[in-house]
Amino acid sequence: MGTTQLESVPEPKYWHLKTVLSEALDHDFAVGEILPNERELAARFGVARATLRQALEQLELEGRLQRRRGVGTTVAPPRVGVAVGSARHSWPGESADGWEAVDAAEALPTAAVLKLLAAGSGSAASGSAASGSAVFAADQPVHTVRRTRVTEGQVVAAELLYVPAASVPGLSAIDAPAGPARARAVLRELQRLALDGQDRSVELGSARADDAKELDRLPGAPVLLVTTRYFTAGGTAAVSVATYRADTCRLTFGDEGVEITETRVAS
Amino acid sequence: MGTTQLESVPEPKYWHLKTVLSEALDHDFAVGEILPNERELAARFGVARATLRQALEQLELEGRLQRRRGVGTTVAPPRVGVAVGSARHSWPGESADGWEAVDAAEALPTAAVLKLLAAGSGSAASGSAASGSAVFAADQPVHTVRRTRVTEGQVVAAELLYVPAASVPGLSAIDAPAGPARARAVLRELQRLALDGQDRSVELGSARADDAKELDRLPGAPVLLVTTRYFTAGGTAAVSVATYRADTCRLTFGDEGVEITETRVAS
DNA sequence: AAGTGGTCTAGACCACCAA
DNA sequence: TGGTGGTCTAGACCACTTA
Repeated sequence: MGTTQLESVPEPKYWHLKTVLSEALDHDFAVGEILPNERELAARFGVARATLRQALEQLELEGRLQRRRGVGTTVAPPRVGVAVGSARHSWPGESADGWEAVDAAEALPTAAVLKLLAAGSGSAASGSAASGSAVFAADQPVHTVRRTRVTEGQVVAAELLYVPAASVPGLSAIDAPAGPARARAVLRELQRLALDGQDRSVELGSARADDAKELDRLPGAPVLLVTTRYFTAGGTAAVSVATYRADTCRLTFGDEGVEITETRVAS
Repeated sequence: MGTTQLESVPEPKYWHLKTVLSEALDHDFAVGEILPNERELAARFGVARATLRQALEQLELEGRLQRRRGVGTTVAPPRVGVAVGSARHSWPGESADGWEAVDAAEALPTAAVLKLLAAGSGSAASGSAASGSAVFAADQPVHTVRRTRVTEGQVVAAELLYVPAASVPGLSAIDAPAGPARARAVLRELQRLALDGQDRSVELGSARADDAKELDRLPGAPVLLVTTRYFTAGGTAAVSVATYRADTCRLTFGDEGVEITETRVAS
């Protein structure tokens, strides 16, 4: 290396490392190829392992690498595009779009879920008696449905759907035992209602322990949280929080059928 | 604390630490309040500073904390919801939605940008001669427009818009000097075209050095990359890549006027 | 059992900000 | 100038996978 220039604004080592590795990935490695292990890479670049790991972490965050404990670090395939906004206004489970019902249960809502349910729909007349007041109280049970989404043979998302018992009259009659069948039964009841509108938001989060397990990631792994609220004339009928693997997924919001095919390229 | 139970599956210290801190933030701190510095917190919890930092990093990723070098760590306000999908099918700059034109320039497209431009629209007849072939070549210049988006007094996003010279005939006639005026002129020319459709995707990334500077973050900070392609009858007329601060933003895709107001709650 | 990535430590120095 | 977070080191041990 020598001294090309004494950088006036010294770039952090891990940042420079990341750049070097990134270019090496473009030119000298194929998808799926295994990289040398961390100790050797660190030695090769003359840095401490922690510093090398800082660079690898960034590359993993960007979806360039995949690291698995006990196995090694491999070059990741390009992110898969998963359609999130294409089907306009439909209840969960209405179309066969890769989601699989896993289980259903009943529980009291957490404060966070209550908040989501309480906020009114913009299409409903605001200020009316329907919004706000204790339609969904903390002591009213909420049905929860777990689903997972599989794309190209890989679990890319885990979802938790919250349906207040008050939203759907027929819900209390469901007597299926816990399991996929019960989950599907809850969805069927929900689909009886007339859907008035929906509402989505995307933000960065870290995987809770249970979601991490479904996604085959470590707890705390970066995820994209997609929160959807389903509105009926009566207000917010259901809320779902879908946890997408941020390392492997690109969420697409194309209008019917349009799809971005690939992003990453060499050089 | 004592020994509640010798956990059979020992939770990592930083994970437990994160949980403890998270609850403390809910109960004992107000938004904007300054936390004790890292060395003191580490000592207080009896861990090394690096471990404490691992917990803080996660909390910052989740938008709970804000850390500034030379200043300290403060409790972050709830994420702001920024509308990304509400205005359906409109050119950039058509509505006053918080975006400010900053600058415009001309350059040769990178391979990644070319790839985005080359992929055809799904609404256009596929297989026609228009798609594919060298309409956008690597040696054809591309106009770039820089914009920033300000919400509640804070820069939340930096955007780079790519417009191939071939897309917009009137573009070469623009003679405004570099600066906001030139950027607005390019947008005006673009808006003359008939917009046929658009296409969005969201993924996790890390801030490039220039974007980081606009967003007042360090290079490598986690960001949400929103890629939009604008289609005309002729194919992809423009592509924009918007870089949103992942720590402070929640992207909303509500249908006209609907808006999630708040997410985080205490307890 | 050997090898991998994940966690953790106890230091050190540096870049940045405010008083 | 003092205090903050950001970077970096050279070790150690642990959890997990594969053979």
